[in-house]
Amino acid sequence: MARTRPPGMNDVARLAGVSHQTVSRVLNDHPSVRPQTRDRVMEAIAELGYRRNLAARALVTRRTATIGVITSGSALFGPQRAFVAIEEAAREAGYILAAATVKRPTPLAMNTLLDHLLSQNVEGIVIIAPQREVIEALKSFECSVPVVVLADAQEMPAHISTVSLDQVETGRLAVRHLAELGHREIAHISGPLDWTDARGRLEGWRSECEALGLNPVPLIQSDWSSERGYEVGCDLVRAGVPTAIFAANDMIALGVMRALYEAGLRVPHDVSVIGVDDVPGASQFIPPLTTIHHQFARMGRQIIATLLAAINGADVSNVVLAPELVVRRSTAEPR
Amino acid sequence: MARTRPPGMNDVARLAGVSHQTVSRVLNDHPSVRPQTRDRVMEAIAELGYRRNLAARALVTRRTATIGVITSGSALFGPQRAFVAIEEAAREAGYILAAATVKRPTPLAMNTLLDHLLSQNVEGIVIIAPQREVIEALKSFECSVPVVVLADAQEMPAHISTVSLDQVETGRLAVRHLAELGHREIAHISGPLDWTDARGRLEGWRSECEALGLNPVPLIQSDWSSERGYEVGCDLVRAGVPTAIFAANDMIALGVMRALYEAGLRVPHDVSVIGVDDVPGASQFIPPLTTIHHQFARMGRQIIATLLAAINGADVSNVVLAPELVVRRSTAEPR
DNA sequence: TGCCTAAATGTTAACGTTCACATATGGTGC
DNA sequence: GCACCATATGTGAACGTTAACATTTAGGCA
Repeated sequence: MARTRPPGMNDVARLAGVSHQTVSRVLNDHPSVRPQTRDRVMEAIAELGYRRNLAARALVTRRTATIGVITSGSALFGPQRAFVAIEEAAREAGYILAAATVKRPTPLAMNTLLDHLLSQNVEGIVIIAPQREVIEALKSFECSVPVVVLADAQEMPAHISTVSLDQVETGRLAVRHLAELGHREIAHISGPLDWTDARGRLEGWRSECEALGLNPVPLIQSDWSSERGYEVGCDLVRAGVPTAIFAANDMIALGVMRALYEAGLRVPHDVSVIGVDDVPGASQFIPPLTTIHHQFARMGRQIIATLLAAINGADVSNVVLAPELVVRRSTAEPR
Repeated sequence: MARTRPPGMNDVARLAGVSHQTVSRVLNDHPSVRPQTRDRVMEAIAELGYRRNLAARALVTRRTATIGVITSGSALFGPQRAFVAIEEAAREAGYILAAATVKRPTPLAMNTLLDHLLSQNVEGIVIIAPQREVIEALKSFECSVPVVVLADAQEMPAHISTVSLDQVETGRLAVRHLAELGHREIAHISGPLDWTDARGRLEGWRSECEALGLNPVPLIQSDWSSERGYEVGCDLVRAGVPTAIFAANDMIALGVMRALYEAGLRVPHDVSVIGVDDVPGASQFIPPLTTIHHQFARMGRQIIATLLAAINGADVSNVVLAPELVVRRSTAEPR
């Protein structure tokens, strides 16, 4: 299987009867090429099935039009949605993505990955860093290209740009919505607290409850899964349910609602439930779930915009996107 | 901001007092380098913060350790899960992914994208092609590197390798499960029929119903969304519900179940419902959804394995992965 | 005509690796 | 001491592109 060498500019040039540089000019839309010459070159390109070698190009231009993305590779809704949004935005800006996932985000693994991306001459790096561990790993890393991290600015060293969804405000929004309906006891089922998102939502819940003078309710910890949500819900049923529950994401809310349903409690008649994420299907839960929607598409565009700005020499920036309340039928006035 | 040239092998070599080739040998773990020399080189590398330039390396070796992936970029569960699985498998095999999404998979867009990936010297290409249109576009494309398509082998030209989840068997499995419970009238709510997955499931439903001699039931078409599932469910309630419903995915099933619930019909007491995908949360639907699980992780590994084999000269192959029934509580014997 | 300018094209040298080959270096056996 | 070999290192030429500069060509105007 002797793989034959693919045609290069020189082959095209020879066939078209011009110099390789003229071919280069045609490819780069240089103005001063005679239409007739251009046609001849294009013809030769088509005939040979020529394709520009981007490695060679990158070597001399130092531009790759590639952005590296590191995610923690979880199949969870948030990180995944973020990735899709970033991909889309990058493509629109003419960039290709080099994707890399890290299972366990140890500092060593992160460094290896960053190293690999840098070797690829990526022009910038996006890091989706929902866990504390990732952030820790980043602190020690010195990087020659701009980095934008999807994480709370407060968690990151000052010299790194961030774009974040306002998790604290998310918590506040949930509490405010429930409080406005008249609830005075709002329980919170948090996500795993090594996730900054979970901490932010928790923080928002706590501070807004305090600000509104609501009755304090002990925190309940969970992971992000609907299964665990169900277990927590069952515990809650046994221990006595508050009038309102703020679940850290829609999956937890889903599990909790099933636990309530099985216990004969009706949502929102007996208990109000609010989630976060607005996952596909949330509108068809029983009952349709009131939740807090995050603007992932806008976030993706913002991340890429920030990164491109940084590539062009802009300063560090920290952008925070506001969450949006989506009222459906799982929240109502307390009985 | 005069971006200074990053250090190259020559810089390292000079600092370590050796030739650039020795540096290369150290980097490539060549056996015949004196430990002492190696140390000196490593030291110089660390001091300069040197990183190998993969573009230059790719230029001469013609190897990039990169695999191109094209997805239709939908945020739907299947394609997305497939991507994550592929990424993971590729990483394990030491490959990086170059990701590209296509919104509207026209032949032109597909060709542009493939072109771009080939220019990047990817060593192979994976295409997640759930829609017919994508497949059409592929038929006309001549490609210099191996391609593996995630699609039914029957839909693809014979010279292209495929890995697929057995959608027909998925439909059969659903029908068989319901028939074994005693159902004689099994309705199917299909996905959009320009998706091959939807057609496969439909085909499995139809053929198995026929094989088992069940009463024919008219097909109901839907898209993949839970919202549309709900609408279809409402229609069904109005027109009269069968004893069992096979929804083409879990989202449709979710919407249908809500429609049934609101109409006072109980699942599975009055109607059995089965879905496909086993999405996160399906175990906590009301009631927990019986569904058909697809082995995405295994599929990802299989795709990469097939691709690597093809890169090493293996023949075209078509692998089909079997679906698995997950029985929960939304299916039962008919009343 | 002859000169000047702009447009069109060509020539040469990078870019940072690896490959193929050439050259030291040090030890072994006679 | 010398030929011989393996091990260790160095040299020069690719790879396919773009950048910088050089050259040719054509057209306008005095």
